[in-house]
Amino acid sequence: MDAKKAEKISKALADPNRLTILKEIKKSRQCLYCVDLNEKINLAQPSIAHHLKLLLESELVTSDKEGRNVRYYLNNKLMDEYIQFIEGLKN
Amino acid sequence: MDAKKAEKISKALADPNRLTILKEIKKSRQCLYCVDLNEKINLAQPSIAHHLKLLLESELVTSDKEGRNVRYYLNNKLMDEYIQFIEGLKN
DNA sequence: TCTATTTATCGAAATACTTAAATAAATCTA
DNA sequence: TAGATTTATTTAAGTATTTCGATAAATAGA
Repeated sequence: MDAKKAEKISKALADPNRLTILKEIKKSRQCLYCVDLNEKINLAQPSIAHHLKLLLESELVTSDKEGRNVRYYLNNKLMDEYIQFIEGLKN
Repeated sequence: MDAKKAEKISKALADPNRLTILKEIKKSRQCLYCVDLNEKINLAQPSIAHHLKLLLESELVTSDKEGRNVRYYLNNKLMDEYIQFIEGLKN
């Protein structure tokens, strides 16, 4: 992973609501509908949609559509690559 | 590590110049003087001082003073803790 | 088709971050 | 001590991010 990508991922991780969203996706066992987040997170729906968009753009999260719902998944592989990047920063 | 701390570290990592500073500290074999960064990074001195301050506040970097110079070190232990946090986000 | 539900987008306000000029503070050296 | 060097702080401008109301788009179900 190059620095530009790591920067984007770091930016995606640099917000308390997005960290909460990631935790909720994990709690939901691999997937989650967007509408469920409205109950869990104290933000208006467009704000949640915005955060999900950033997470998708960072590729930390993937999604697929099921009718009018969207399911979200964690991208474990990318997280591992990010971890390798951080490892590479260490002495 | 709690989410608040991980958020702060992510924020510190979410900037190209700060990633470059971390890489330069690593390259310098465990320490680096601030003045060396002025040659490496295309930013004014107050901007570099600002970025170093954020890195210090995140605790990703530590420092000690040697006369009028400041030496910078990577905090490998904290990076490991951050890595553990990211691991914890995965399924 | 009509209505309700779910998600996305637009626009605007508030807040936060990045940058650098000016300058201050600390300390080294002549 | 005086001047030079290194780092920190203040202030302000420019840019980016976060948030939400309004509204649009997509689709499920009656």
